[in-house]
Amino acid sequence: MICPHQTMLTKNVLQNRSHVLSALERSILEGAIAETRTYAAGEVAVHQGMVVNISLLLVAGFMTRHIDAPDGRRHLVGIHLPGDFVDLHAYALKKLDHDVGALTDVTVAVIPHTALERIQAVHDHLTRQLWFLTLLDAAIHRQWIYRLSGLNALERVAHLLCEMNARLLAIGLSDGNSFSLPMTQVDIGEVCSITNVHVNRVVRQLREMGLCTIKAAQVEIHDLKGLAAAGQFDPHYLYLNEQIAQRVTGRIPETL
Amino acid sequence: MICPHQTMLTKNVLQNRSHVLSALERSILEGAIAETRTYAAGEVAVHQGMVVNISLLLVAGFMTRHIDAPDGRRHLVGIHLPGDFVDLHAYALKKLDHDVGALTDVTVAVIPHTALERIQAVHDHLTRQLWFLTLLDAAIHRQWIYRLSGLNALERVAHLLCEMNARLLAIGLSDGNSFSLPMTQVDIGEVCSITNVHVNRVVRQLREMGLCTIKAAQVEIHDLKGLAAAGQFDPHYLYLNEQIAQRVTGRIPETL
DNA sequence: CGTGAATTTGAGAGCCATCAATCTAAGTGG
DNA sequence: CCACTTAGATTGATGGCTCTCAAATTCACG
Repeated sequence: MICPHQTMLTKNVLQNRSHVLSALERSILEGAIAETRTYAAGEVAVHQGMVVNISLLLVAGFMTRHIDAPDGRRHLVGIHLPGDFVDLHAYALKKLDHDVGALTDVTVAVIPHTALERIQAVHDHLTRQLWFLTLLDAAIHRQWIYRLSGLNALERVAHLLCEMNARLLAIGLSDGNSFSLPMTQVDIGEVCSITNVHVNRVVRQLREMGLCTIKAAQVEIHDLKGLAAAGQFDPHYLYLNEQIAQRVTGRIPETL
Repeated sequence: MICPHQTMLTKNVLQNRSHVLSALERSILEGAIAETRTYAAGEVAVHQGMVVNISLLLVAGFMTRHIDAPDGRRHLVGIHLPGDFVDLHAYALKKLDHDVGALTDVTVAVIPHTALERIQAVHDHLTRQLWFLTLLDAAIHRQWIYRLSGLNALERVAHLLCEMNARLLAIGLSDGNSFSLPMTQVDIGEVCSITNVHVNRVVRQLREMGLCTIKAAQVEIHDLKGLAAAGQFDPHYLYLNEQIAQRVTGRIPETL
């Protein structure tokens, strides 16, 4: 039942969150995978408005959710990391209100909605965890609204970096202070709604403040507590387990 | 089984949406209602961070979801109208990342999570529709991100007014061109992330452009097509049925 | 008719956008 | 192996949208 090759595909789902999947549930989920696919950086995997009957689980790489404006500018409404169930919401929505694209080269696992229906019919708890995952995305959306609504350019970038650090730490892709972030300054601007020119000035400011440096898609946080304060970052909306939540605000020494 | 007094409580749920509830499903939902409550305008019904085991279905009045900033300013991340399942997401989240408050005096129906568990165990389709409702909120969140990210002050307010018109029309609280909107200019500013002073200037501009007038919490749209264009409003994210969707962009004469 | 909330109007300032140019790094092809 | 190409990063100058501060006015309501 459990294909060895697939065993690792779901390892990051709900990793280090206050909600967890049992080994059995994880294997059920893996059993629902029909195939894996790859997309090259820049490709659009799911187009807005198209009816779909599959959902994608991101295995490797970064993906975006974005809305294109009439003037051609792109606005990111979400970023997805390995372990994220990128468009699980398509299970109930059937057609999406936005595009899903590959930020880097990515590998995704394809899960047909028919398989999700079978899960839903039998596994109530697992279904509720899947539902939770879609609501976690919504919670992140709300924080992004707050980021745009309540923070200035410097604060927005600081907040984004803290969120990325937290989510990447949860899946083992950050050591708590440094991580690889495959986003250009244009990308960061499309998340924070500031021009790439101003992103550049803000990044320099963060560096001059001794908070962090970004060099060649590598983020080094020098003052985690200071960066979290600058971005007014409180990770409660990520529903992380307590230990991780404490670490990403610098409230606990990383050496603990 | 179906209490006559409760029969009307769910009438607006998924009203005029492309997803619908059968009469049976509606009665099942009504059977899950434990009680009704009222809150006065300004009261906070659900506090951020508190563990809850009930969800609220808004029957009458307007509610908000909001995040309070450290500086005391409030930022709305959602508005709810009669028929909205205000905090259904609490069923899977258990504690919310934001507050839920009463914008006006409101009446809500209380549905215990134990009742939702029973529904989930038996009624797959209804459960999927409930799941859909939470995803509809997320879709609206994304559009709010876009509103803040891609639109200027005038466009944001125009977009908000179009959304309110559309959602109110769907539940019979707008005739397509005029509706009651119990929001102050401060409230509108908290949604659109502009100061109440600037909201005022924008409202005047919209009036002078012949698009709409707002007087005593009553919105009169004079040029629906123009207002939708000004706000770059496309209602696809509301998942309305086709007829309603066409009407709220002025693409079909209201007299049809 | 008084009182506080909500709306309205004005003046000045600031954050960030826009426009433009330069620089760096990495990949490509001859 | 180097000229060429291109995406991304960087820096400067200017302007505009919106904020802030302040005051006046209207409105709702007891």
